[in-house]
Amino acid sequence: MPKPRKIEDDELTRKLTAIFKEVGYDAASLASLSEATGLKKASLYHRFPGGKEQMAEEVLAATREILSEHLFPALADAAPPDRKMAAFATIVDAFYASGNESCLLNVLAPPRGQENGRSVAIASIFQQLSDALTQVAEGAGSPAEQAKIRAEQALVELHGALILSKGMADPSVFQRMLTRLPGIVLAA
Amino acid sequence: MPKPRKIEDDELTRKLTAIFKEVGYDAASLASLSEATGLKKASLYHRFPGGKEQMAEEVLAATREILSEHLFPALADAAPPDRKMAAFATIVDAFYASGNESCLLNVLAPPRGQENGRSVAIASIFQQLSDALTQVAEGAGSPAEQAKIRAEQALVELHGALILSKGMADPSVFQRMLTRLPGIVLAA
DNA sequence: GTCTATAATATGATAGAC
DNA sequence: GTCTATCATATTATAGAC
Repeated sequence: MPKPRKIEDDELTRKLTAIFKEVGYDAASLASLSEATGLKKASLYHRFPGGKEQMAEEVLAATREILSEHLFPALADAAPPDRKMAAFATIVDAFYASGNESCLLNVLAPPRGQENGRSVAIASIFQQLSDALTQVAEGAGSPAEQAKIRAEQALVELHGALILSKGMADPSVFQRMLTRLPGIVLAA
Repeated sequence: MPKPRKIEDDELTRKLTAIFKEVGYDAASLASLSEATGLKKASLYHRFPGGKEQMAEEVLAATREILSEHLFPALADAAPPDRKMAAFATIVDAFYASGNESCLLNVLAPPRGQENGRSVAIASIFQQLSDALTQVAEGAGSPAEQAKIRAEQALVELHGALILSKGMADPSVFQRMLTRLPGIVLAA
């Protein structure tokens, strides 16, 4: 009879995600990850033989799944484009706690010149987001090339607002960005 | 007769800045800072008794000085607003190596909830940038409130483009942002 | 599957010689 | 002002008991 898990994969990943989001990859020590999850370091290595690097990659994989379940469907359904962007803003607002949390894709990105598996996962998620928003922009009447630009601008504003909100300790920057977001993608 | 300095403050700060920009505050170990500057760890402590924290703060102070010497004058002179924004784009392009370097204000920001002297310095630089761009926007005809929004949006796009350029390993995101920048601030 | 104990190394930081 | 040597602690990671 094998010992029962103290914590299931889903919950484990959520707690790891929270720490990484809070302090970033480098500052997330195994000690802090252990404390946050309630699993001793040796147990974490049992669940993630690849250590911290693997934990980060599974966190990214889980994030992608959450997007696939909650965000991408909202952008791909049959609703009119303005409805999609309203849903997008709502989901994004919740996802980043109204500008009070950092972006995983940012804080987990390895330094330039040290690209690895994480980098690929991150670039791929950015690309998925860009593609989904591009579709919405095209649905709103933008020609293909312009739709790409609009989607890119939306992601740029989204992530820039998170940086400024944190750097200026002012989440209202994020809120104002949210009001601009739909218009950026929908403008024809 | 005191020993001569192996490296002057200016050059020392430049090398520290390069490392911090490259890997961020947490991943910048004293070992790496020592190697990059050519000064042994004990010598770094002689120049910066406050250790890594003080190095980061002096790097931020030096960055502010560079902005005060090169960027703010270009935004405050008597040139027409579109000339100012063209200069701004050129300086910013050089400052971030056309999107191939990260933003110090981002990589030196402490985690939320761990604000310190660095946080204050960072917020203050963001504010200075915002104020300067707001002046330009007002000079281009925007009423005060809208000018603030436009300046903020410009900074949001600037920093978001750096995130996406790195995350997608594609500096062209930064280039496209640069083409939008003047219009954001100048639009009436 | 989780734990205690431990290892090997890296880290930030200091003392004291030159 | 810079250096070698050293310290205490923190870090990632593993071995082996239960």
